Amino acid sequence: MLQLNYIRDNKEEVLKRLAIKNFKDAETIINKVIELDNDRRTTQKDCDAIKAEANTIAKQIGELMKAGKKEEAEIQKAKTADLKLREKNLDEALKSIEEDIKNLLVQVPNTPSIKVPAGKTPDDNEVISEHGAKVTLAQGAVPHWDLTTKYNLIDFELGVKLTGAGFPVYKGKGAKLQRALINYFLDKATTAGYIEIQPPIMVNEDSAYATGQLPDKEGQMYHVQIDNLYLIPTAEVPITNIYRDVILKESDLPIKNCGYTPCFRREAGSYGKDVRGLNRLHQFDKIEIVQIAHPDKSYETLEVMRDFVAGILQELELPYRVLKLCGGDMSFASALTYDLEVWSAAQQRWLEVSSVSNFETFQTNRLKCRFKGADGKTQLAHSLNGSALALPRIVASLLENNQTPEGIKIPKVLIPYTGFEIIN
RNA sequence: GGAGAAGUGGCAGAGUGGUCGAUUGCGGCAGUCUUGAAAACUGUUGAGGGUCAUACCUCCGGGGGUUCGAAUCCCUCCUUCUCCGCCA
Repeated sequence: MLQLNYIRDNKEEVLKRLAIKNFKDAETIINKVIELDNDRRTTQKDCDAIKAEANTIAKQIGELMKAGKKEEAEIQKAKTADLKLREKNLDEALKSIEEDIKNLLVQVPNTPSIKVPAGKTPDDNEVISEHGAKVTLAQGAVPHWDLTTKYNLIDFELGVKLTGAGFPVYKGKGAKLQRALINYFLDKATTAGYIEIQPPIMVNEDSAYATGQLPDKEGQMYHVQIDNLYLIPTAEVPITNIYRDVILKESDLPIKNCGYTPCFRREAGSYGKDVRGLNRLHQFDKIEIVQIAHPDKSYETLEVMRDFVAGILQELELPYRVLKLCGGDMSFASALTYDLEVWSAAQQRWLEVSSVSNFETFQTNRLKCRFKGADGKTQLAHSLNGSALALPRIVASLLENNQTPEGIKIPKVLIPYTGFEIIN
């Protein structure tokens, strides 16, 4: 959520930036918000004045009662009836205005950073760099959904029986590979200074709201209605919410957390090869990295996080590229996002395996995650996060790119974790 | 799940209807003293709205109510603790 004061002071700039995100109703909404905020201020002033008067009278009554002047107290009491009524009306008006403002504000996406290129579709994303040679596969190479069956690594049909489509069952070396990747990713992150967190994988409404899943993305989460809890779509939700309603010390920054969790997404998606096999699932595993950073350092931090993820892909010997997302392809809450994509040789396409974003104060404003600066002032921190990494597409590209007539070769760096060098 | 108790500022802990946004201690910060540090002493130390700045307003787990007036009384929800039951 954007900060109201920031919108007031920088209206033109905000509109200009929102245009880069192709946000249509920007001007109407922003104008309405400012208008409502003016209303709010005058209403609150009126309300405060009445409350001040009522407070004064109440104090007087107290003193009169103490002095034993009952009759005078009664006269004062009579004065308050009217005040109370006006106070109640203004209080209600104020609440309703505040709610209107909030309802509008949650519709407005984050303003993109000046570094974000204009554009509408993924085709407009900027390719920053490309690494590693695209593998040429031997004759007879197949996509991962055939490999997982051939080597009995993942049983998609069994998942359908147990739960439904999009809930695969990993078996044998397939299961071990999952566990190896999780441990490897967590080791990389903790070595890089991230503190490991094992959070709940269900969250309450407050948490889902604070990181922006609610109110508008409600349908994308699994909702346990009887207890009003949500299955997390990413570890970002519980981990970032650790810092909800927290005032940090400047010296606490940056906070670096990582965590492995299963992630749950209801999003139905389209059918066909885009969602086949591991490309899109309802339940998958992911290691997430989160940082709470000083506003002056957050963009520097974003680059470091991006390069950290790239380093993992490098170690896994996967060909990858780094994209800077254009305004149209960025998420609602992000100010700047880098995507990392891995080349899938058998599918002949790039697969998004990580998304690293700086949210600036967009999340922390809702979270009320602040820090006390050297000047003693409390201000919002910046939040960032990235996948490091999501397993399914990494598994897909590992299987596809490393397939040989003898079997699937495990990258060197993973062998200590898997305990085997080849899947055959 | 049943019975009882409790939730106050970074922490501990007073406050049971009137001048309480809240005594006090610890911690934090600043200063005095010291070559420096410790100790001691002095001052300072919650958040939000509002204002050029003051005033002023709101917040004592969350929400609602009683009252001229609520941290204090009532209702409700949440959480924690103790005991009982069940259980990985």
